[in-house]
Formats: sequence, structure tokens, C-alpha cells
Amino acid sequence: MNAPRLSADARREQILDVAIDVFGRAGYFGASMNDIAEAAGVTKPVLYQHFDSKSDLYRALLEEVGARMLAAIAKATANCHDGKEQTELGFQAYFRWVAQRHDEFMLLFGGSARHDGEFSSQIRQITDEAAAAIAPLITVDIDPEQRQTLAHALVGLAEGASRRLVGLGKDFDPDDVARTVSGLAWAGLRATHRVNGSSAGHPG
Amino acid sequence: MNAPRLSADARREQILDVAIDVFGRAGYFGASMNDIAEAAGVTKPVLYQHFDSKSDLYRALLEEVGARMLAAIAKATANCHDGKEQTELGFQAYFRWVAQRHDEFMLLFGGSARHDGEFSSQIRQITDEAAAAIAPLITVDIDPEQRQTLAHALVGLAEGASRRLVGLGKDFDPDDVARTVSGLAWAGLRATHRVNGSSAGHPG
DNA sequence: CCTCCGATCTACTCGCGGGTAACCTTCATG
DNA sequence: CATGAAGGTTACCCGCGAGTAGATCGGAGG
Repeated sequence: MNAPRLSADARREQILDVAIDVFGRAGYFGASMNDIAEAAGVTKPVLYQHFDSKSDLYRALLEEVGARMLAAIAKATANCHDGKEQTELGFQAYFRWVAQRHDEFMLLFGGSARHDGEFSSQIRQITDEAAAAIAPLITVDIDPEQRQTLAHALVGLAEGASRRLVGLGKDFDPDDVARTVSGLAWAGLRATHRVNGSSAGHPG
Repeated sequence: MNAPRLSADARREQILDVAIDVFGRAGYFGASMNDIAEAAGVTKPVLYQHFDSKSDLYRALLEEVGARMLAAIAKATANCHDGKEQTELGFQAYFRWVAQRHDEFMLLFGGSARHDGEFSSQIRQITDEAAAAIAPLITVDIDPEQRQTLAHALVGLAEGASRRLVGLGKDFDPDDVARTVSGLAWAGLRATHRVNGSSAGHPG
């Protein structure tokens, strides 16, 4: 009555979908394979036909979700003219993603993955990539290490705002939030340019 | 041979100390009570003489560590004259705490606690308090909800920077980092004042 | 209608880890 | 040197959840 016998590929996709939700809510350790199977309307062995292990499934999820988020940001900032626009559109794309995919946000940044060495490197890879997109907006006069740290700080900026908004439970206007947060971020980024005064010369 | 029979109070303190380290490294689920007992040089039942359960122990840790961090920041910013100084000294106290207590940082922000409803509210309480200290630095012209979100974003700013620094493994100069990050933060905070132009009137 | 194959389920194994009952050890004290 | 209380240990119970072996179902092709 529930699962009308899907093809292997379709079942795999469905499991991934459902697992994002379940893991997103309960975390890696809080959700059992049985929970996920039940939520998908099947039984455990079906999961193991598509994924070698619980951690394998989780890895796949992190990869897919991380790629989706980064792609959304990359696409939005693809043809930006200046740093300000890139900052605004980047944050906008990010908060839109959070707003419509609470579960995906929780999966990546809910924290379940952060510890386990196995997953933490995967999460780090994602945040590293996000930071790499931000780093060029910071003055070159600064020590590269500090620049990286600042870039990661700005990733945290978005994460901190999102955590609160998602935690509140109710929906929010991502564009509103993006305007406010990116306003703060861009002002901060420009301040890093004061040293060599390059902030005055932006085109557009 | 190792643990020369401590008094109950001393043992309790030692367990807390050791548990910060073990949980900080492995996370709540990654560390077993046996691990902690072994690290403390005792056996499991001793833990249960001092704490009702694993979660009880963890709760106690979060409380102690959270209070310690907030107290450090509060003390540093107790007699500040203006927002800029408060921002600088607050971040400085925070990054000093991170620099000398990697394990405590990992315990609070490593992510283990973030999911489990039981602990997540405790973590949230801590970040809420930190955000409450930041919120007054943001213009009153903004919607209170947005102000709260911005405050939490700035908490995330510090967290994001710390996560990278701690993740690198090597030591860092907290005052250096604090200068850079608080510079960005303060510039961002001032930008929120542009709306009503109140940024010009600061004393000092 | 048979049959074969892939999707699915029932019904297990098994180890890990939280938690505990009962016993041992050390030492201050009369 | 008895004694008892506080600190500690050994050796266990037990449930949960990851992972699996083997039976069952259901539809496409002969």
C-alpha cells in the first residue's frame, strides 16, 4: 500500500531524499537505519542494497547536499561585476537555500558530522570551498593565514544567522536576511581594504 | 599505581577535567564512559558515583564550560567606554579562551551537542547569552528580529574563525586574530548605524 | 501458466556500551 | 587489632542498533 515497488534507481533517490530529512532532524547518531527505512516505507535490507553501510549513506548525503549548496552559490555569483554584488548575491543564494531546505542545512551544519573524523573532513571540504570563494574579497595586504581565517569567519557568519533562523522553526524571508547580513559582511570586507585604500576604485 | 585515591570532591573535579578533553576530542557519541574512566585512571562505577548518567555528566560539562567562556568575555568587557572597545575586548577575551582551551571550544562548538534536543537547548542558551551581549551594538532602527539574527551571525563569525584555527591544530596568537576579526565585525556593526547616522556620536 | 529475476520482507546474529550488584582495599580511630 | 566508612574494582546484565541469510512476492517473457 505504501511503497509500490520502485526501480532500483528511483528507490535509491527516494532513500537519499528521505534520509536527508531523517538525519537532518535527529542527527547521525540519533537516527537509526530502521528509522530511515521506516520513513522510506521499506525495510532495512533495502537500504543495504543501495549503500554499503550507514556511514556510506551519510557520506553520499553530505556530498550531494554540499554540492547542491555550493552550486547554488556559484551559479548566483557567476557573472558578478564587483565584490559588493558578489557578496549580496552569494548570501542571497545561500539564505534562499537555507530557507527552502531546512533539513539540508541541518544535515550539513547541524553538527552531527563535525566531530567524526570521517565526516568532519568532508564538511571541512565544503566550508573550505565556500571560504575560497570569499577570500578574494579580502585585501591582499593581509597575511594569507589571516585572510583564510577571515574567510572562514564569514562562512560562520552565515551559519550563525541560519542556525538561529532555522532553530526558530518558522519561515523567514531569505532576501531580507541576505540584505542585512551581506550589508554587515560587505562593510566589514571593505574595512579590510582600508590599509591600501583600494576600496575607492571599484567599477560599477 | 596511577590514581592515588582522591577525595570525592577532587575526583569529581578530575573527572570533569578529563571528560572535557575526551568528549572534546571524540564527541558525545564517539566517547564511551569506559573511555572517560580509563582516561581518568579509574573504572566506570566511579563515574556513576559522581554523575547519574552519561548525559548528566555531559550536561554538567556544558554548563561549566559555557559559564567559564561567558564569564571571561563579561569580565573583559565589564568597563568599556564605547562599542568599539567592547567589540575588540570581547573578541579578544573569546579568542584567548579558544587559544588556550581547544578542548573546551570543541566541546561547546564541536557540534556533538547541537542536535540532541536535550543538549541543543543548553548550547542555544549559551549562544543566546553571547548574542544578547552583542545585540545592543546594533542600531535600534532595525527590526528586533533582524537584530537578533545579526547578533547570532556575529557569534557565528567568531565560531567560524575559531573552528578553522582549532582545526589546523597548531597554536595561534589570539590577540592577532581578535584584532582582525573584531575589525571586520566593528566595521560591519557601524554600517548598521548608517541608517540613522548615529555612528558619528560615539565618545572616545 | 510457468519461470526467472529483481525487489522486498521476516527473522535473525552479534558486539558495543550504558548502567549496576556485589565484593575488595585502605586508613583513621578507639 | 577490630571496625566501619569511603573509595575503588570485577564481572556482570541487557537493550539497542548495525548488518545479514534466506524466504517471498510480483511482474515481464516465453
